[in-house]
Amino acid sequence: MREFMAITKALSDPNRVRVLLALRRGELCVCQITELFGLAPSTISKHLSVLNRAGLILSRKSERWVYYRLPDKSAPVVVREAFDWAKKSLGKSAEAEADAKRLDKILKMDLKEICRRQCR
Amino acid sequence: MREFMAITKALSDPNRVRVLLALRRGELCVCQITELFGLAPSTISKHLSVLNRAGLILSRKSERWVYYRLPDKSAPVVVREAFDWAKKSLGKSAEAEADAKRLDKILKMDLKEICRRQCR
DNA sequence: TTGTTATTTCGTTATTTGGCAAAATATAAA
DNA sequence: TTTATATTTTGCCAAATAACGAAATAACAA
Repeated sequence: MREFMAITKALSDPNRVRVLLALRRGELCVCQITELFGLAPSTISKHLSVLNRAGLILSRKSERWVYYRLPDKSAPVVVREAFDWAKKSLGKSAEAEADAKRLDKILKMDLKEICRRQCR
Repeated sequence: MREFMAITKALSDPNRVRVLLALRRGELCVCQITELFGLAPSTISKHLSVLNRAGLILSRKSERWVYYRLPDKSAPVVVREAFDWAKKSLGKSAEAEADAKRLDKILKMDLKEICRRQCR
């Protein structure tokens, strides 16, 4: 019950759901996600920690960036099925499509360039 | 997106999830659900309206009682899959089993008897 | 070392939410 | 009709939450 509730609470915020859908494209660092959503880095960090505690995303530290990604097939069934549900329900939603377009542009930008803009 | 978020928000409270699991047994009236959870009738009513607005439960009025039930196969896919996920994840959880036991007893009681106890 | 930069944590504020009791509504019984 | 009863709505309070900016932390660069 506890694990399930951690997942439903994580999914109960639209920005967190958008993060999950964006990560289908592949891992992203915090500043890329921050750029995508236009929220404060601290706000994004908090959302990521909620998703992480629920087991919905994993993190990896490389150089001075932290990358978040979706878990693989070895994730618990309850997590995998939450994804299947969310992807099937929202994969082609207007919000997901719009985010995907903006993400396209972000992925073409230089990582350092993105971060510099935020850390002024 | 709006429909999906209404569902995840509805599922983000453990008492509302417990209501859904309890309704697998069949339709229940508000006072039976109130008895099962030991919360104020107004609180239960609020939870039921959240679930109802999300499309996760349906209601029927008969005599002076309002009965709530799970939707049938004709429900939207997003709703049906939310159920499949929740049932598979929690159907045999300790909480669901405990509720089921208490529900057994409640179903053997007289409906009027249950309501009278609450409306004193 | 010292400074730079990416991320997280902390403190604050505004909003939302879950709970209750009391009032309002709706239906059945007398 | 009047009274009783089942449910919902309203008003209130306390706790949780989403957002921000500032401070702290961690890692690299000079």
